[in-house]
Amino acid sequence: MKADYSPVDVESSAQAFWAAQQSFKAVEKPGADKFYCLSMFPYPSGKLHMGHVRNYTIGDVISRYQRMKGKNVLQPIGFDAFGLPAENAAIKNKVPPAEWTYSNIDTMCGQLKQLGIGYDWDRRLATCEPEYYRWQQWFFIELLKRGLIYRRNSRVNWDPVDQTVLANEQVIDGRGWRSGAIVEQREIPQWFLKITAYADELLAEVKQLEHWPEAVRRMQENWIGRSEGLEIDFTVAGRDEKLTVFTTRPDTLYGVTFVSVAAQHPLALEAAARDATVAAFVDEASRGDVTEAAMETMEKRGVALGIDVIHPLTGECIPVYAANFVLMSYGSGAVMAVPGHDQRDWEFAVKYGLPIKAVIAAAGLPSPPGRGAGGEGVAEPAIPAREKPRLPDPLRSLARELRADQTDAEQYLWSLLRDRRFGGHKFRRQHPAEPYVLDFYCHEQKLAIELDGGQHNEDAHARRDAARDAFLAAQGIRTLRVWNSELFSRTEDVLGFLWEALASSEAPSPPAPLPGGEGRQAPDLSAAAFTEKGITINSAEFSGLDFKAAFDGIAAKLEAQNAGRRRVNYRLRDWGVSRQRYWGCPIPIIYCTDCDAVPVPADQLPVRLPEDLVPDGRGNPLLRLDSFVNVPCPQCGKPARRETDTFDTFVDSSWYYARFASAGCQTGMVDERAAYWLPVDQYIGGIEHAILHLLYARFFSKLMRDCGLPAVAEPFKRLLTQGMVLAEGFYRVTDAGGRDWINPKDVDKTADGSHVLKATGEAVTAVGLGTMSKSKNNGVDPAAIIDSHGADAVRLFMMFTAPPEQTLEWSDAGIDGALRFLKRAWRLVADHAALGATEPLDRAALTSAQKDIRRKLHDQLAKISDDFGRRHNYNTAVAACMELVNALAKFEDRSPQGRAVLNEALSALVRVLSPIVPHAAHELWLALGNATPVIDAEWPEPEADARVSDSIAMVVQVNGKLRGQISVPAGSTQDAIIAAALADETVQRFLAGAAIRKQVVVPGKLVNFVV
RNA sequence: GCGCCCGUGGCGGAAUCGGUAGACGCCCGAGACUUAAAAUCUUGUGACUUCGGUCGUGCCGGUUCGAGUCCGGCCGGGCGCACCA
Repeated sequence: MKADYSPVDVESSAQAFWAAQQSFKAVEKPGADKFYCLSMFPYPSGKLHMGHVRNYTIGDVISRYQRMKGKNVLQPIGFDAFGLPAENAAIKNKVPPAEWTYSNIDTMCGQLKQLGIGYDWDRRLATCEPEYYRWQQWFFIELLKRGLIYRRNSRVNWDPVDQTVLANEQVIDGRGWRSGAIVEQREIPQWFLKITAYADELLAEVKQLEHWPEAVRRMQENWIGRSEGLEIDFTVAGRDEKLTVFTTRPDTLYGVTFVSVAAQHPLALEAAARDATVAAFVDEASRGDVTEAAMETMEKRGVALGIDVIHPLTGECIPVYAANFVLMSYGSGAVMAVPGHDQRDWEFAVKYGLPIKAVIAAAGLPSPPGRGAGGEGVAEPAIPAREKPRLPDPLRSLARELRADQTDAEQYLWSLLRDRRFGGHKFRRQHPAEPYVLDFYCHEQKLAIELDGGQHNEDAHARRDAARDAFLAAQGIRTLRVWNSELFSRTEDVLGFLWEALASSEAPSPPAPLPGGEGRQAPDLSAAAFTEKGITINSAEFSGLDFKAAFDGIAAKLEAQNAGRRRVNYRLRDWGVSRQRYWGCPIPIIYCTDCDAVPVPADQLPVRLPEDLVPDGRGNPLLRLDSFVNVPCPQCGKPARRETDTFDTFVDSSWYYARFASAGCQTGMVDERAAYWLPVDQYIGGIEHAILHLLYARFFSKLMRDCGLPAVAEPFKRLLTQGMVLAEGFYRVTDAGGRDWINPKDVDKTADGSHVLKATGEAVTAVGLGTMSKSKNNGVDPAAIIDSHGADAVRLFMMFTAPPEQTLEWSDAGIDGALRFLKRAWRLVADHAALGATEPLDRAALTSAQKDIRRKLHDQLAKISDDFGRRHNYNTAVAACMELVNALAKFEDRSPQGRAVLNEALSALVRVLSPIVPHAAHELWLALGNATPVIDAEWPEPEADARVSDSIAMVVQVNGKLRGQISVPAGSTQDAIIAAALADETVQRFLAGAAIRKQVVVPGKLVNFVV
């Protein structure tokens, strides 16, 4: 081997070796422990950028590690090859998208090979290949047969100048990206997949995915957004027609003062036909882009339709408004407006002078306590009124103080309990073992007091509270609930109640019914809506109920009247898969005037996409290609038209993981090999796919299972969400008003902080940090750094610079350090190998310096193995390798056993580095005298005996501040540790003249003296 | 606007279960080698300091013997919001 590290030679020879040996060809071996490692496939945008390098290096590191752990590994690669950027490139360069795409794929494959990623290249695929998409077309027809696909109208962005449908990305501030025209919304027929039919299963199973990041699971749950509510019918006044609304707050039904419908709602359209004001509003609402984000951020506006509906319980006449914030696609496109208890409705009512009614009061007792009707259903809080409020003396004065200062009940009660030692007991705010915040907790009495304002309706709170309550129950802790407001309104009752509860260790007295709604204080609605759940008031026979009782009561009554029904609603909408684009997988449908939409017969698949068209930005060129469009109807043979819409590219990427496992299968979408490889054991990809792609892929897996294909319910067992690689973005405005994105390498920063084009000095606009993407042209191409530093240094630097899940602002500062480390390690092995073979290690004959270096080695191996196997924190694994190299470089013992120890260490070092820097490790491993390649070597495991040490370093604190460090023999008793701590000079200085109130000993860590 | 995540030296980051804040690396300073430079090696490097210490993890508060870590509230940044992939 060469004495100095030369990445170019090392990398090309290792890559040649792997190619010649077919080292990464995956073969199904029944019975062998398989490991399917998949990084999200890239869009072939041209060249790799640093985000790709990060993604594919992580996948390769995991794959190579698992192989060393004895797994039969599959690591494939492919390309998500259909999509908009190819059409944009075609518009710009007048080159067919196919040609551009295939050439990009070639470039990127070359770069991936240069990086030394261990793919089974025989399984490579691209979604734009007919061999791939024919099965997608086949599957569409299967789903159509099973009733899981339907067609309906839905809205798209329409550019009236270019006469074309725009993607959301192509709409900038409500205008078309090329034409600058104000975008309109159009309704066109589109195909939909019934993902809502799987909403429950998708929701239930996402909770079970224990190896997925918590954040992703939460985002998916929120996205599916299951809510239980009521569908309520309002009769349109003077007609035999109903307006149906969905609400999750039927307890506020008596507070409805108007009803809002979407601008596209039939009632709004009907009113628009006769009223110019309404027509103008509907027209205006149909401009701008269709995204939810745009809807939510715009000014909330509306218009009265001149239509009334009848309240199903009160019989009142209620006006109907069209409002621009109501979504036609959620629920029924209509909502009952309760301005008293919904903030958006409140703002709307204030703006348009509509009445605001209070029908919910804060929970807690009315003041003064009354004896109203309808007490049932209110289970808590329940503090019995005291017959004769006879409090012990100190409590009576406390009660007076408490009532006098009605500012912050919680603060007040806390100072009461803490400082005055209420009832002689010590209170704290947390359980010592668990971090749940309890308002007040007394450990001796196992009694928790929860001070409640009646809120906590949000999911996160409710979840946390439920977990806390379960914990308290398991610990046998009594929980008393006290309403905030009661602390002031019934001070004596509350204090007496707490007093008695503390005095006895019995459960508190059974709840007494609370009085009803009459006399209850209505909330102040002058500044904002009261949105908490509370107790109903002004709601006829439903007054005085809590949320659940009011919900149940009102639901039962409406159901009896046939004016409402319980319904589970989802935020999740069915998945529209039609795209009015050329560069996508054709939807295999033929439209016949007699037979309607007819699926293309199986023997005519695939419907091939012509690959020589060049889109010009004015609609789908397929529309103008008669040879594609004009076909006979497969059923009746009459002239018919072929569907020119193509699939959403999310469809392409929803099943590619299964196709990899059945690569090249000619007889079906997947074959039995999928049953061997699936599920994917480790999936790696950007956090930006946390919701849509992952949800759609999970959905497809279930669809495939239900169609009897070899598939699994959940396709991805473990998920690693890689953080984005960010770079600054710059653009200049083109003559047409569009944006021309400039690569950061072509931009200079001027002295005043503005940015200019390097070549011309022309000013450019900076948009700040964002992910590296083709559309923003801010990708950093790794090619130059690979040339100057080598692939291994790039891989090492990528893994070292940050943990995989963290967002990373790209900078190559530090890449020199990666190369420097490789050179050091190389020299260490080269010097060692030059001295020839070593003796076997004799563990019994080692000097203490030799034992020390072995302890260091095996400690670091334990850390590195944990980082690889469990944490996926390769940055700290690399740091441990660096520390090891630093220690080995200082180890100058060249005695036979010294060299044996060094040999053991270098052998382990090369192996643990090999997943990250496979080329250098390949050659170093051979230099250490091994016959088989390092990719097939065994992962080195730490040796427990080598890690045993006879002394332990501990720190000594006084009042939590570091004051000294001691070394004690392993296995010392607490007393011996404390004695050693007290002997420390600095510690003595800080303890001088003070009595030690408490001493805390954390074994193996520290001693803390509290004075 | 809503949902999810993240804020630690000049920089990237470490501190894994509430227990020594700043591991490892970059940059920078000093020294060795060299005619010189590069490379390499050694060494220093949070701030302040009366050299005893004090302060310090976006901000404000809380819990704890002890908080970067847990809780509440702000501020800032990123991702997603259904036609970018």
